[in-house]
Amino acid sequence: MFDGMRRLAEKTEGVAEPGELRRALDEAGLRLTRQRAAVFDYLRSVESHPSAEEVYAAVRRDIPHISLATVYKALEALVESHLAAKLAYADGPARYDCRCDAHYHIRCLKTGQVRDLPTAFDAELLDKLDPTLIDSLRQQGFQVTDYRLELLGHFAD
Amino acid sequence: MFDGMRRLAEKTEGVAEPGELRRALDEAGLRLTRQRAAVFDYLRSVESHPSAEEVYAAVRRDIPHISLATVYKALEALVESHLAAKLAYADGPARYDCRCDAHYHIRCLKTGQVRDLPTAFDAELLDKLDPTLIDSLRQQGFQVTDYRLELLGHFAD
DNA sequence: ATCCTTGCAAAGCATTTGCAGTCAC
DNA sequence: GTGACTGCAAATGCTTTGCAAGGAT
Repeated sequence: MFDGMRRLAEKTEGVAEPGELRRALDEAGLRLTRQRAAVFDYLRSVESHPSAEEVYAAVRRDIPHISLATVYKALEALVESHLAAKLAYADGPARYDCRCDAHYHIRCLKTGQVRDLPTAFDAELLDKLDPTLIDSLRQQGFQVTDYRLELLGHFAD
Repeated sequence: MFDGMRRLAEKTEGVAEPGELRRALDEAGLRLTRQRAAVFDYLRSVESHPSAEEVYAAVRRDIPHISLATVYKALEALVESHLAAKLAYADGPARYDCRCDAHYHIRCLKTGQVRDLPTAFDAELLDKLDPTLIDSLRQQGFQVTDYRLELLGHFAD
């Protein structure tokens, strides 16, 4: 185990509070705008991990003249403020996840759909794989700070 | 545990043999060409996980007039033949990995570099996380067939 | 008042496609 | 000989950028 990962595991909050948005943007030296708030609110409200296009389509209901470029910039601002994460896959557009605590994903190989797993993040999982792993990597000059686990499969027909 | 993953775990060969290329392409209904062989040979020879551009640059030393489009098509043929895997990340181009057995990766957050982990693939790891996980997902209509684990961190300065 | 952000259009990068000529089987 | 593959150039999809007008502090 190691401190960075323990800190990740101890975070209790998943989706950030609304007031959190202002604080987080501030901390990153960014301004709170109507567009960013709308993008954040939408991302916070959905279970799925939408693409920029999907966010654009949804946010347009509130701000009809918002541009796709602004949505991209807003998503980037959220990532920079550590309120969201960008998930990339081999095919199709990137997807955005606004849960900022450590957690796992399942991904459907047929549809590309990504969902969160309710399973609690296990900071000891790498030790269960091999108790000497983290130390031996450190000795080889690689400092492990985090890990990602993703389950692949498909939804039943 | 489940059959698909057990099969993955039992595969002993990592990097495929040269003769393997013909068989694998054949099985996928694809032809063996000089271009595909060169791409495969290069991918097999390197520890890193190169992008299509990098493969192109390298293979051009053997086949100076090969086109980038052909490299993309060759890489796709290898993926289709299960001789390589395509790895995508939030930034930059996709990377290709020709180890076809299940294994783990480490990724440097500073440089984007990706390497294989020597640690053996553990088909029971998900059970160690939560013994009821795979069953409970199945009951919810999601069939797990595989998982990906990636260690994040950075190389010491 | 200052500097950041928006929205538009244009550019950029990674990747794919259409097609005529060539090669593998 | 037949159908698949190559190489070229053009197209596509996703994302970023430049810039003038508008908005946040």
